[in-house]
Amino acid sequence: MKPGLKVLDEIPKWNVVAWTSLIAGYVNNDCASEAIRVFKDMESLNVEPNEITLVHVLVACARSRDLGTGKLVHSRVRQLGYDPFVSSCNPNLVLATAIFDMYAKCGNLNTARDLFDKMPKRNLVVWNSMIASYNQYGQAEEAVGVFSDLLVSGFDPDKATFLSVISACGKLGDLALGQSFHAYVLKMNICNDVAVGTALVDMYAKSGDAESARKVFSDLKTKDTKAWTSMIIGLAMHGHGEEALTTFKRMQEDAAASPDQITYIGVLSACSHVGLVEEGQRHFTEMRNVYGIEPTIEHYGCMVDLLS
DNA sequence: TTAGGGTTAG
Repeated sequence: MKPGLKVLDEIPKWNVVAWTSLIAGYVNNDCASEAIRVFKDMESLNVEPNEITLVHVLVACARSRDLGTGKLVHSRVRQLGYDPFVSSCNPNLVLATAIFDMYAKCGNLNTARDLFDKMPKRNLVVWNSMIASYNQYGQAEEAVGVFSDLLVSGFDPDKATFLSVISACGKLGDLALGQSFHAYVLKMNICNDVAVGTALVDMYAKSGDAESARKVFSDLKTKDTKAWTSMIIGLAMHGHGEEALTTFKRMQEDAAASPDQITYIGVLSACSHVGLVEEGQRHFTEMRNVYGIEPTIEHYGCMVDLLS
């Protein structure tokens, strides 16, 4: 359905506000690629975007990880004289953040970092976005580095900050640093939060401390899909295949969480580690027939390992 | 009419 286009046919000439509202509507309804298409239509009809239009389109590019269009929009920003990164007494911070975040979300970290350093004013969300992007795109060390800069700058990290840096510790296998973050979130009293707990389980498992991973996991009052999955994968990754499978059985008995594609990567790899061919085949079938999860290339990879 | 942050796999 393209409700906007129907309206479009009926209105001979739209102004920039109308176009912008349509684009914003698509962005706010999770139709980022549709928003980008509308923006391109608008451009081809020579309606000049304003700063607000550009913000919405940049958000759309970030959400759909469309770096190519994002760069075009960025040059359009400069062309129209709106560049918030050139010295100006009153830079548009919303636009600056939208440009930065587009590069960060699309994984162009060098440009994102350059803009981050030039940002006219930084708040905690911008810091968190920089840290999260480094972590997500495999630069865990940089994520931790920006975290220390954040402390030096006098900001107070919050839950989102810790989710990223705890995850980064797991990727680095830095147990000591992970433990210090654990102490920090205990003091902040956000340890019972299921997301924080999940990040800790993952960190401890990846750092080789299975006992602490189990402890954090069992202390969690509510366990969602991601929490169960982290525990199962953490056990499977470190040679506790049997325990991973009994944990998966408990998960299936928990009405509050149901397995997803990622859970099954853990389950199937546990079966292959332990050499349980039939159980692996049974889980593969169950994944499709009971949970309606279509296998991905990773699932097939686990099955190949299992059968070879 | 204006944005933006998070954990699980690969």
